[in-house]
Amino acid sequence: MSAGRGKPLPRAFYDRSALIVARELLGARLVRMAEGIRLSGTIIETEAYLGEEDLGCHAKAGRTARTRTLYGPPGHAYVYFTYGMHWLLNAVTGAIDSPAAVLIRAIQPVEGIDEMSARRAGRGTDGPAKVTQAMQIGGAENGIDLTGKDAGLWIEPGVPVHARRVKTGPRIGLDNVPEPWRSMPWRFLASVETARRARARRPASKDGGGQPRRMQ
DNA sequence: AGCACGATGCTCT
DNA sequence: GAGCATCGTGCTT
Repeated sequence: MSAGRGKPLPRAFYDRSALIVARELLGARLVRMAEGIRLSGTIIETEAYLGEEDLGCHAKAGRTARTRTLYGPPGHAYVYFTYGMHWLLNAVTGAIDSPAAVLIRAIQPVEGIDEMSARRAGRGTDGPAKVTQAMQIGGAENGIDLTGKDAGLWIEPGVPVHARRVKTGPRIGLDNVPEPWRSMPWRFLASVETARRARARRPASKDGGGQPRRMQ
């Protein structure tokens, strides 16, 4: 077991730029205790939202009832309601009064797969509202501390994702956000190593992989 | 595989 | 009143 495994990521992890945290959360383990059952998954997609200047970030509106947790200390959950039916989970980053966060967009289920699948009616966890639905995360979790286990929601260190498996691209769903914010490559994805690809790579396994690929 | 659309209610102007 | 950090369905390539 690698160092720090099983313990929540510390406050210092989140007390950095949302861009760094978004990149480093790839491969980390999102853990949720729901009705006594441990649910978890590897984070495979994130987006960074950088503060009041970032016109794609909710903080563009300044301090409001909704954005209050964004202005709070790093390492807390920012959970908000959108489209009249969906809850989205973020991790607050950076110092107090610096309203930045990282959106958790997708996980690969690891523990409690059947329970999560049941909550999702057998559909996937490849979307921010799919993650919260699978893990039973809602408005009650807004503002909770992710650096301890008391609230039943935290993030543990996982297996680091190598640079060649990280893709970046524009954030999703910002159709009415002005440039340059709309197109900033602040979305991060870890490509999943499938069994098929692992087999295909093994025989002459140099691979090398090259640079991180860019999405369109 | 991709696009169009409706659901549904909170938040900010 | 407009817009929304989305999702599932249904229909077209």
